[in-house]
Amino acid sequence: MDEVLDASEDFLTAQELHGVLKEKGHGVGLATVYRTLQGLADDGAVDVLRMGGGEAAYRRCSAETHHHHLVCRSCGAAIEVAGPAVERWTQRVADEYGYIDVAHTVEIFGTCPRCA
Amino acid sequence: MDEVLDASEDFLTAQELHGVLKEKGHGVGLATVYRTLQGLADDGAVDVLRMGGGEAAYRRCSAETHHHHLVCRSCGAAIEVAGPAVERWTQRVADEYGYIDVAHTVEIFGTCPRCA
DNA sequence: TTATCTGCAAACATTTTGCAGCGAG
DNA sequence: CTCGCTGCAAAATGTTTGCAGATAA
Repeated sequence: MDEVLDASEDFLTAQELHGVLKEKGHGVGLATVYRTLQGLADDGAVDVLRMGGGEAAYRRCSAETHHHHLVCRSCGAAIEVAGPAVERWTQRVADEYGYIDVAHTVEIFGTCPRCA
Repeated sequence: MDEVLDASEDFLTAQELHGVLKEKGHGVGLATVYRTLQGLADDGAVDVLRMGGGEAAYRRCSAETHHHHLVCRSCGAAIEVAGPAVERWTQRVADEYGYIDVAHTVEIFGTCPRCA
């Protein structure tokens, strides 16, 4: 299953991944896809993106460091972007209000040049 | 139902809101809660926050302008924060890669002083 | 009456879990 | 044999929808 994830530049939902695998002949079960993805996500091996309908999309990321994504809302293509300024800003805001153990989610959605 | 939303400083899920209303004696149906919240969200009258499990939390926000939230992951209390720098940063990143029609999600999660 | 709103229950979609079987070590 | 991984099917979760009755104009 990993090969498909590696080969894709885009975010894939569990169900899309399952569909791709079935097309390729693999008799893979949906449960296994979910289980594997959950494991990979726990290990930080893939990035998780929660879409509107409560479904999750996964993508194997090249960068090992913390980063965010510029995602095409039409085709799902994702560019990894680093934002040091944003990291500092979130930390500063949290400090200001005494919040600790801070995490943040930052995603940028748009329409990519090819889909425009 | 609006009164409960107005009175709450925290993000509430549809189910939490439904529970509060039932406790108060209102025989409100869960479906009505969802329908009302969806309407309010469409009108931009409430801010929507998508939590981990694919569930959505809602909050009536005072600020009319675009803003983000510093949310306590323990009690749900939310502080509205403006981040002009982040807005500029997202736009700049999107421009750089030719993405158009750009939107973004920025949420900061942490543990608030009272819950720490 | 006509249109809107409500509650209930059923439908839906996504994800998780229980369980039995299979294969590697 | 034992352990872990797999698939299937059932359950759990959160949300949406169809429908009939109540309410208001």
